[in-house]
Amino acid sequence: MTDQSNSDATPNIGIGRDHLRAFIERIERLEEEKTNIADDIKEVYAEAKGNGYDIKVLRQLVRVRKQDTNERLEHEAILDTYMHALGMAPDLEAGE
Amino acid sequence: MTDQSNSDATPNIGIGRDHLRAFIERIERLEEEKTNIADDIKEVYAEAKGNGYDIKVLRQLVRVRKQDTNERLEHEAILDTYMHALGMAPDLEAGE
Amino acid sequence: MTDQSNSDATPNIGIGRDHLRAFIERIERLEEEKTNIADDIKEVYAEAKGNGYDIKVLRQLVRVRKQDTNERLEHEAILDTYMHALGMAPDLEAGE
Amino acid sequence: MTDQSNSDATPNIGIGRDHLRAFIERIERLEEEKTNIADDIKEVYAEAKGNGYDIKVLRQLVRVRKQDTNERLEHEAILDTYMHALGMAPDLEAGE
DNA sequence: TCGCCTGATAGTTGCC
DNA sequence: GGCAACTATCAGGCGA
Repeated sequence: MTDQSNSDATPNIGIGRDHLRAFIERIERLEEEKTNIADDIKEVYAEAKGNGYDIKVLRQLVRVRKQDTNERLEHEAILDTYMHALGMAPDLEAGE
Repeated sequence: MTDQSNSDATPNIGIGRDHLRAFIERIERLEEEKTNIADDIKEVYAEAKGNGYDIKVLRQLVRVRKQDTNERLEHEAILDTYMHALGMAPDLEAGE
Repeated sequence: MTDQSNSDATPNIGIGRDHLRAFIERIERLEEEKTNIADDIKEVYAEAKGNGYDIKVLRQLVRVRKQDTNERLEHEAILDTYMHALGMAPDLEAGE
Repeated sequence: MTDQSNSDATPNIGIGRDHLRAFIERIERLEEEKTNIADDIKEVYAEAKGNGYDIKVLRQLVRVRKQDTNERLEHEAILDTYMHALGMAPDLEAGE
């Protein structure tokens, strides 16, 4: 099935209709999930607001915490790099 | 310190520490989920690319399909608005 | 041609004060124009309202007309992309 | 002026087709102008970037300056209000 | 008038 | 490294 003898450039014309469709539907499915979660987040913010919290401040808190996390990871990555460069095992387990 | 006698306006100082923290963690949990799904989407695109599809084309297809949906919704909204403007019940049921 | 001899790193300190100022003032001038036009638009809506038109409907009309235009452009873009994907010259001239 | 005797609710059905069209076209014309100016602004930013300025910083400068202006106007407005409340002529003369 | 909700804008990320 | 698409944030308009 789907023996696409594409000897030349043109990729997947006609043959792969269902194939293509499958990819698109997978993507659409995932995007819908993503949208749902985004809605959930909005709901949480709304609920927090209903409890007297300032949404703008909350957003900032979340942002800052994420930033901190990223920086921490960044630092660890740098450390890893150095240790690699020095020929030491980077973390506990052997990488690569 | 931080004797939480909030008999008056200032909302949620001290008391709501854990309360606040709970909200933030719920949000962070959801955002992580969202990120994971975004990554999944990227993987699907990558897989499609590996099967010879042009990512740009794929994105456009997905975008257009979504746009069509939105347009349909928009048209329904317009109909609603017109019926409002004409003083008819818009969406409850077909009156008249 | 940036003939400012910045022998070291720090770009445009001191020298470009007026230079910078000129850019900012150009931007501010344009932004003011933009604001004025936005106000004009509001006036037109207000006038239309005074003539018995429903502002919401008007906005929707304008929005839909713009969307139609965008969609047409998008379709052209898709066509271009497909032709690219098929290895044909997309926009050099109208073939067929 | 406005000789359309709309004794009942339905506003301007049929009569005002060209009338309506005129409003819409005025709006569209203005919106196009606005878009053009927005593009001009982008160009200025691009040019500034080409001269070695950091766009993000520029934006901040513009924003802060606008903020300052707004605050100044705000303060003047407050002053006006006070003078009104005190029964003094508030804005006849520009002075300070 | 207040709160929601949509549209505009700034920032980020990914592709070329 | 520049450019374009996408996302998140913010502000103004609308309705209750």
